[in-house]
Amino acid sequence: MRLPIRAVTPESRSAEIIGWVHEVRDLGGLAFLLIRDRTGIIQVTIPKKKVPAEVVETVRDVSRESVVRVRGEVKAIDKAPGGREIVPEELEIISIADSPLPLDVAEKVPAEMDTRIDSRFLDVRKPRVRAIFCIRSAVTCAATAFLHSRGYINIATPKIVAAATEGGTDLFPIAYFEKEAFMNQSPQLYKQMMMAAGFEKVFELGPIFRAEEHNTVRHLNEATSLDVEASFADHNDVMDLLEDLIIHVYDYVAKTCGEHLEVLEIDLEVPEKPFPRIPYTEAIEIANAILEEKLAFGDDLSPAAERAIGSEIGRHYFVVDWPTDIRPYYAMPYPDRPEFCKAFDLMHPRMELSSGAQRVHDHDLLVEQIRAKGLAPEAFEFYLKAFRYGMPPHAGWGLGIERLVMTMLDLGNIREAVLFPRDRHRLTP
RNA sequence: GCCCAGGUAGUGUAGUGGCCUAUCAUGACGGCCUGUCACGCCGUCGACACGGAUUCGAAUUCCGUCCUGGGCGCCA
Repeated sequence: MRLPIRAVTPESRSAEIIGWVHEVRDLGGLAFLLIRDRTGIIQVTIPKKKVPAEVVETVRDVSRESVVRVRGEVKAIDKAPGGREIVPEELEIISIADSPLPLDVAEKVPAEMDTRIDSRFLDVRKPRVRAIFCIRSAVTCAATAFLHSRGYINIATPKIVAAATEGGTDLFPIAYFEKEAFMNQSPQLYKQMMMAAGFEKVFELGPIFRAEEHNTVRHLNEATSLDVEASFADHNDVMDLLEDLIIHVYDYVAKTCGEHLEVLEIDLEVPEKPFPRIPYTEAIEIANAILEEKLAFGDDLSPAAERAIGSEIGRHYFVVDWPTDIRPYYAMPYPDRPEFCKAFDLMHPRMELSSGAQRVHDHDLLVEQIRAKGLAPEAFEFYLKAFRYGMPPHAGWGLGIERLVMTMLDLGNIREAVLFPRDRHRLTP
């Protein structure tokens, strides 16, 4: 019976384990193998005169990162890592690894991001890298459980869509039989239509595709978005929800991912409520007080401005009350001052994490705003139709999962937070 | 799309016209080694992205191509 390596303790008498050969140290009459599985690393000690001859033969043949099965006696030894080691009676190579390896899993020599992604399956064998993805799993798990607990239902919307009708970002065109189609940039229109369906509270965790030719450590062409939409809610309600969700996720990771955080040497601080809500006009002033290059009203926050404000605030915060002109047509203008709208961005001091708004639920106003953006309402008919038969007021947001993980774990590159990143140049693996 | 930087053994690097049949580390292979834990020691192997130009001489300068990293723009 195979035991997880962690389950082998100094009290164990014997054990059988299967794992990867992390390192081989052959001292002559004595050899050490470090065997790794996803639960940890154990030392296998081979006194060559005391173990079967076949075992000694196999130690000669085995290469680093091969998969091996070891069965033997467990000895409690203080000088062994974890206070125990296995002296093998059987050693079997289950799958030999070619040599040399494309990168060093034992991390004696670093590898560049590009080299790592080329051999991502090997890269992920590093405990540090695995820890990131275990935490990412905890993040999405905690976020969806949280939304379920608040009465949200999980929906799935199409990733292949008919036309580039939302304007703005570039979409990836694809061939859809005899029709032109695109990869969806966001579930925005569909989750709003589900408000007309009467679901009231929905969320979706799924991929979004953006054909922007940027080349930065914080952009991906395929990303994962957590999207939420709620009826009978305004922008403040969904900001409260987002704030609670972020705190819940941090708290869950802090409580359940201790060992992974330890591997990453991160002392995770759970953010506290409430996150400051800074009006756009104030945010501009804060940035202008610090930056050489001044921002004007109506400018989007540049990366430099985001960092400047971030260093000033020093924690998660919202930028609220944006100029209507620089937000999408579906953002609800304030009735008493329509040049501003009920839109917001959730910011981490390093970058934007989420953006959202109370939406326009009035059909005619929506048509007017679509026109004001220079777009054709006819192209939105499938969407506008949902606003003609009883559309409740609603609000929502979209949150970038990779950015959430990246900022939580202080990763230098967003590619660290995706198994197989899609960026300007990379399509494989 | 614009701008900057870069491409040297499997991996990570040194090397700014001759001292380079190219440094160091890691690795692989062979040898010695019974308590390693980045094991140690000895030996061996393995690389200048591609094409052209300048030059007596190019990893090094120039041009082009391909590829990569990053910043900005853009990111409804």
